[in-house]
Amino acid sequence: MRRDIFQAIADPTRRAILALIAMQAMTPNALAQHFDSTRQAVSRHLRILTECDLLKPQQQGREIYYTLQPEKMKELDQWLEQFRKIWETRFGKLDKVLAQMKKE
Amino acid sequence: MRRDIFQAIADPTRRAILALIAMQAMTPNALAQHFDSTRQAVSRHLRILTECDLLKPQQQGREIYYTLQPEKMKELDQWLEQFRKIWETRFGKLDKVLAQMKKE
DNA sequence: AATTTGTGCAACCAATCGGTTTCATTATAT
DNA sequence: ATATAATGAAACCGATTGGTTGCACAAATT
Repeated sequence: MRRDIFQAIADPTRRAILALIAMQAMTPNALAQHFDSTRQAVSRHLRILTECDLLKPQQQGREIYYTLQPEKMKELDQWLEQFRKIWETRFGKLDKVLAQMKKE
Repeated sequence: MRRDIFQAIADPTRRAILALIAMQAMTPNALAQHFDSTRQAVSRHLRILTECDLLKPQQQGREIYYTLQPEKMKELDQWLEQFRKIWETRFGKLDKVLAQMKKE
């Protein structure tokens, strides 16, 4: 199954899950309480997020704490890079862009 | 119809379209030549990207040039902000984060 | 040992997605 | 005026999505 970050964050529930876990590692049960859907549905989202390495499960007794893998988020940031120059140029921050180009 | 940037960039073809248009405004026909699928399929992607304001069509005679709306891309960058602090902290760039927090 | 709790997985289902083919419309060229 | 070119829109289709229910299993509690 092809899983990539872009597809992973396309779903609003998954983005909410990421935001919650970003603040604190959480178990599926604890997470599910924040949403209207069933625990199983949340669990499935967790599987998808884990499959593309945005989350990492950490077993602790019979509970599983899901933690964020920030490095993976960075990939999104890197993809954005190609557009960042454009919007900074158009917003008059040309100097900033030129400084960056000099560095490279 | 629920159209948001996250859903828009979930599709790899649409990301490719964005990357191409980021470099130069293009017409549907010109774009379609870069892909295997039909012009109509590309046209549909353009509609989706336009509906969520990532692109803006500019009629010019019987051709339509699609241009990037970088401000919209910025929204993605803003969403990433909540995670940026985390990954910078974990990558040992704590000083940078603290400086940012001081500014706010 | 028996029960409860936390979890994942599979089967099913309606809705959506991305593609195709066909058709309508408007602008340019002959 | 007629033909061609550039484009969008609709109808259809198979694949995928996100949700549900039901079940299985291991860890904790009684």
